[in-house]
Amino acid sequence: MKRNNRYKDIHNRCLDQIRQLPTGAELPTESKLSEELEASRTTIRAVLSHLAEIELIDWQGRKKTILRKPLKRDYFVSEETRSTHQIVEQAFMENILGGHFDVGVLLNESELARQFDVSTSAVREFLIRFSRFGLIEKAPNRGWILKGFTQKFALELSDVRELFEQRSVRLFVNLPARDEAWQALTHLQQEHLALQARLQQDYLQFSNLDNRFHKLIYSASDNRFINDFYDLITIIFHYHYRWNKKDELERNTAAVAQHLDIIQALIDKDEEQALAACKVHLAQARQTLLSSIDWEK
Amino acid sequence: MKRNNRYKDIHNRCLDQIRQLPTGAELPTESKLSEELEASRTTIRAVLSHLAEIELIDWQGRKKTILRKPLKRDYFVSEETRSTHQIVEQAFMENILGGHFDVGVLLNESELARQFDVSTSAVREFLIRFSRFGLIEKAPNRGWILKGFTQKFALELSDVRELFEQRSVRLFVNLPARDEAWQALTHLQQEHLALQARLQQDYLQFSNLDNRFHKLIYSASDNRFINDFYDLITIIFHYHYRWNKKDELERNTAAVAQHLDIIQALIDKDEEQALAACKVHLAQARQTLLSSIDWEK
DNA sequence: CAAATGATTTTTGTGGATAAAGAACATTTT
DNA sequence: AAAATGTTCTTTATCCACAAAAATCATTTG
Repeated sequence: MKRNNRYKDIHNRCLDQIRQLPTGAELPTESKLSEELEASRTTIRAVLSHLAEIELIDWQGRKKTILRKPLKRDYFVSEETRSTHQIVEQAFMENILGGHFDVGVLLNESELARQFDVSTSAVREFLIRFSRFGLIEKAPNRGWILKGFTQKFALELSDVRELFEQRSVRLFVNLPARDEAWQALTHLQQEHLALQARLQQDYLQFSNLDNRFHKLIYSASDNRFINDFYDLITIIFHYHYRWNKKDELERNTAAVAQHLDIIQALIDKDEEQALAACKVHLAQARQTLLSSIDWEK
Repeated sequence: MKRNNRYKDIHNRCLDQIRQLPTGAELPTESKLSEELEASRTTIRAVLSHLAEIELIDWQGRKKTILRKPLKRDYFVSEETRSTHQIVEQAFMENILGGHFDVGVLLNESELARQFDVSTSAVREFLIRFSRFGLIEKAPNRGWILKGFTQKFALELSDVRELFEQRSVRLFVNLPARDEAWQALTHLQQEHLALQARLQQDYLQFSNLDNRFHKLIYSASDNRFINDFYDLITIIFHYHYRWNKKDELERNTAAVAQHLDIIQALIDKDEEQALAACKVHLAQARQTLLSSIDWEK
């Protein structure tokens, strides 16, 4: 049956909102809450119902009065707020990128379902979704062939990435001056400079910045296929680098500098220079990815 | 429950094999049949069982003697050999590309399941698979938003196609002389010339040739993402042109000539010329796709 | 005794059931 | 009467059941 992870997630987010308000204050209308928390009124009402039950609020018709501050134990643990889909994704990615499966092996749904303790449908749907990343392939009536996170995969990924990113950079330079991307870019430049100053301590924050930077560049292409491809890169890097923390500080230091080069060239509207800087950065990224694979196997 | 479409398909294919043999001849071993027809021995045995039952063969242990020629009525109708997945795909594509849905509408699984007379799981799995084509997008807990086969979609598709195809052409020129792609290319050149001569009559055969031509070009990239993208193009064109037969002869005449230009340039190893010819061809393809959309709405 | 057949076990493809979540309709309140 | 709440109906997410198909194990045969 369906899990009530959504309810639990909204519940937690509702508690966050309540914490912002003083005791005795009133909560907005159901429709307002529904809009703010991005859930249906049905779910909101379920949450309010529960909040009244644990006597965190008093709920009489349209009067919802906060009785006390939310406590740590009023929250659901984050594990329970995730959908099965997310659970399977994480379990699978950790296995595949962690190298727990042999390349070329035939994965079967029932085995994975047992391993992850979910139904076969959940695994099946995940695998269908995941197959677009090119790491597995369906063998009808037999299962899924694991093509593996190999050197070839990394090369193919990098090739397309370079193609897309170069194109995006070229389009970015020619964006009209009033495009809001320029504002976003100067803002990112500030953030890069700020991070550069305190990189020794906060180098782990780079991955978030990195993601936003590339997403902005890609957005210049305004192309769903190109943007979707960046989602793939994001997920690969997200999970992959959980097992490859080697040289992270050095890598990030170099990357920040490279990003800044690209940003400066873009602001100068120097297409030649921007492409060159982009090339340098991507060559580095490719190298990092490749070496991390060799390091793994 | 699971349909036995596979059994029926293998059954038909088995009859095709038997037709090649004289009455009284013996069929190969189960394992041989299994290998030849690409099915498990279980399915082969089910087929043999049935063939014995309708007294088309005599089956005693490892002796399988053909008793008579297969008749038309021994075959299962092709409709029954298709999986639900294929049924849903066709039904859905005809609806979406035929413009039976409004752009921006929220598609719901249960409605589609009723409409196509299959289970919600079948629809759901299809939609997940299909979402990678960028025509629909999931709204969690709500359904699927139809982004539609719009002009923007056609432009985004064409842009990426040009990026990939240009790259493939560039790589093709530099393929080593001993690469078997060269042989395939000269063979395709012959086929193009042959078709050109009889295009007035056989212009419908072009689509198959077109597909093989581009697939060969793409193969030079040897990149799963690029090849996957061509699969998307193929499916879009396959279904889309079932509703746009306008000017097909003229279009195909032009395309054959353009293909021949590209092929010649490739054989001459003239990268410049090949890219130029490719550009012309793609510009034409883009135009055709765009005009067909305007024509539709 | 290796290869083929026979029998059994496991897995996939598909439909269906059900709680959670959303949407739509009905009623109340300001 | 517009907006909010209360109620009911529909759809989604998830699990499970079961026949078809594959995989595996056991037995026979040349």
